[in-house]
Amino acid sequence: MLSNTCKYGIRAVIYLAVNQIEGKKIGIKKISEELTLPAPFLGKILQMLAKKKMLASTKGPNGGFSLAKDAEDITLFDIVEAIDGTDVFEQCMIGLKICEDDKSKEEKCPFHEKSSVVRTKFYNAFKQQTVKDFSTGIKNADEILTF
Amino acid sequence: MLSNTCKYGIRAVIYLAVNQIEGKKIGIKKISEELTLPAPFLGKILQMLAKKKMLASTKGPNGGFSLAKDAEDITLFDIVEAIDGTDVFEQCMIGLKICEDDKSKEEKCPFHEKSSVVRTKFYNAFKQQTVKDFSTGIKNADEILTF
DNA sequence: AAAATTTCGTACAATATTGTCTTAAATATA
DNA sequence: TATATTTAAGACAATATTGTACGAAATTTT
Ligand code: FES
Ligand code: FES
Repeated sequence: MLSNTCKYGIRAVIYLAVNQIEGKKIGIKKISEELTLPAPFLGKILQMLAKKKMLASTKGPNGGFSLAKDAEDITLFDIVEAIDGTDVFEQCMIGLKICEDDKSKEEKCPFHEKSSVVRTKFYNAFKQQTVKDFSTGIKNADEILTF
Repeated sequence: MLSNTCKYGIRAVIYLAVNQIEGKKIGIKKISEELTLPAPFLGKILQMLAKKKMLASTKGPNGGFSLAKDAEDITLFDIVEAIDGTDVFEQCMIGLKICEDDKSKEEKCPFHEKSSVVRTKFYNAFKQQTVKDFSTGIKNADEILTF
């Protein structure tokens, strides 16, 4: 479904939203320990997101990462788009030829209608769910975010 | 979403259903040429499906593969299960900790309800769609199955 | 029975994904 | 200014996925 890289990114961004303190940054080491995932790899992922202006980073002591915008303005879709791209929302789920909704019905496969309904719901779920939904909804973040 | 291996498998099984002739087999070479995918790799995939009794195979001249049961008794789910396994239908879409529906609501994440609705629809779509639906619904199989 | 065809099974190879390491750059503190 | 800390960047390494090659086994045709 989503790559591990992307899942790590999602967990990290949620972690930042849940634990953010106005004006402070959180370091890679801290995040990677809490989420029990490899620090250097996490670094790369967060760098990606920083480049896309979803996160802000500062170097040096007390440096680290923080959300670059309001948690309510970051959706799951945004994170997936930044890391895995949008293929998962667009491509044919079963790998058949062109799977586009704007084709005449004759050209579509028998699975097409059901398939596109599911894919739309999938897309909407990711587009609607903001990071803020997690930070307000999660009490025991550790239980949910860690492994 | 699904592995390439699995998508190849789905296309091949649909191809077999569309082109099957009572009592005849279709060879790997023929299938791989029509679907423009690597013959040796396709062989492996079809062997997997043969082992799971979804396909029947015979060696020698005029040998090849055929469906081992009625097309209406093979669902997309069955093919995915045989090749990729059922993780895609069961695991948390965003990689959070245990994502099981039978937990008390307090333990679930804020995305859980939406997520499991989508996943159920995804599951149902694959579980309901049979290979026969494709063989009856596809007129121009080449256009849809090939690249 | 011999030869030809085609799957089966395993081992091998290429590529993509995932993960690690090292050095440089930036920032804070002493 | 010097030192410690921490991200940035890119090279490197391990693993998983995808793809190939080849000999063996089975079946048909000659
Ligand atoms: S071509 Fe993708 S579902 Fe029809
Ligand atoms: S834990 Fe998977 S959606 Fe809630």
